[in-house]
Amino acid sequence: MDRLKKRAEFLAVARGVRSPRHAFVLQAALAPDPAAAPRCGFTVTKKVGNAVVRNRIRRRLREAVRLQSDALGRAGCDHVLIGRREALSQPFATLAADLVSAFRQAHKRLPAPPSTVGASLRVDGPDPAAPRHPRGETPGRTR
RNA sequence: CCAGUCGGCCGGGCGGCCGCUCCGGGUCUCGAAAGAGGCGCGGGGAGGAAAGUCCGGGCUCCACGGAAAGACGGUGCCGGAUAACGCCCGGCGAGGGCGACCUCAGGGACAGUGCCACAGAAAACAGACCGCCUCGGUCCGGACGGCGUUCGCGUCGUCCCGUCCGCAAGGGUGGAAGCGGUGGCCGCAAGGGCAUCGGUUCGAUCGAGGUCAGGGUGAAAAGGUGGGGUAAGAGCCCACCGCGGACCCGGCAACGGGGACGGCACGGCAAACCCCACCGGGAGCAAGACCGAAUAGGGGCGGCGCGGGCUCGAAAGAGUUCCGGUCUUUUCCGGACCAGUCGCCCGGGUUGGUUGCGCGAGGCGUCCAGCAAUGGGCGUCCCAGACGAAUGGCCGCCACGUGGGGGAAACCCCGCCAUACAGAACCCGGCUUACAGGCCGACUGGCCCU
RNA sequence: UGGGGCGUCGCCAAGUGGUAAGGCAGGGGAUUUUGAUUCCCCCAUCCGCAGGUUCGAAUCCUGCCGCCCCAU
Repeated sequence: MDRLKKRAEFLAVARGVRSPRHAFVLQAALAPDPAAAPRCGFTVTKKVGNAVVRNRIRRRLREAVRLQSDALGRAGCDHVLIGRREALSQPFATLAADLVSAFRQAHKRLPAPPSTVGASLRVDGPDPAAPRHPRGETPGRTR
């Protein structure tokens, strides 16, 4: 699963659906390109702990996503995992199970993407599609 | 053995499966090439503090004719060492500890300014005040009335006067005790008591002088203690201690030792301003350099073309500079240019990419110089380079710690979600701070044994 | 990466070398039939922490800790 890296992408996903668990909060939203591979980003804020703690949490989450990617992927979806303190102490198996359930829940809540792209995106504009407009329009705006 | 001081070091090990990143070479695909991507192989991949960002340097850009002064900031015993430092090493001084050892921003207070609350007579230099001592002056009442009387006077009240305290209102006070002479009174006498004069001692007060011994205070008060001495006292004199100190000796120096002599004069604070000496140009790898698509817009050159009006002309078109804008500093005159399109070139800039960016004041070993910090020689090694940011996830065994159980012991079994502080971001030298547990060395004090 | 500021009672805060104002809150009391108002009294000595200078430190110096802000 590819990584999200741009701040604008994170902001876009933050407007989507949320699915909280003990060790993390999952955010998900439709990507501008419905056929694109699923992508995922990680956020661990400074409140959680020092650099060592934050690194460890991100690495555990990343490893869990890697191992479960078959069960989690869905084309045209962007995800952000916000790490919490429990991600450090929770058993890895539990963490992985939570991850799967969170992804399923989030995907269920998202509108069906492909084929109907144009219509559905335009219709519920304010919801998950709206934040992606800026990105989608950036080429037109800046270039 | 117990207690302690100092210095140095480690900060888990081995292995399996699945991943991440960098490098090398292999192979496959795409491509004319440059190159891009895929697959598998081999190798590298966090720290002693990577942290805090408190100092110092390298490196890069900017500024500057070379510097220096001023301002500002920093440092501050002496010497050494270093690229440099506020770090480090050695020494000195002061303080603490029985000791090993530890702590100290530790130059200048006769360049100047300032501060020293409260208390205290006084807070910085020399006195004032209280007190002590010597000398000198003054020490006194008057009028009226009441009462008592030994008829000398005593006492009380009012007024006046003197004097002291007090801003004033007002208050206090009008010497005491001996000695001698004279006068008069009482008494038979011894004697008593009164007035006055002289003089003595004490006291009060004023003035002049001596003095700093003393003055409950305070962090700090005139060198301390003892003796002599004096009117009272005082380094006034003496002894010891303390202080200053020409000069001599040792030391590169800080400083140390001795010390004629001075006779105590010189309080503390500069982490108060300040003075003196020395150091510092500014910014920081988001420094800086290079590449640079599409789109929009800018500038330059060249080609073609020229908005409205007017004149000529049948028209095509030609002419005119009348009208618009820009420039020529402004106004007038004059002049030049512009309007649209095509091509080429240039620079700026958004997003992005590459670089800086890993051979270094480098690590390890060894030898030499030096007490040491450190320096030098030789050999050997190449050892992280990410950028929403790699070094991870899940296990097994072992080591160590700790708790429980078994055992005579060696040891065995089980448990601890036991194993700290903490993650490179241009690099290096320090400092500071955090840290489970452990190892090594040197030394000190005490007890015991030989 | 560079720069600046703050930390004093539960809250807001004054004090910048001489022993910590004030307000709100809280507690006790008085006034009142009761309540409100009003009045009186009480409430920090660990001034973020640790050292140092000084006779004396919230204040001056050094080192830490925490928080906030600014520039890029």
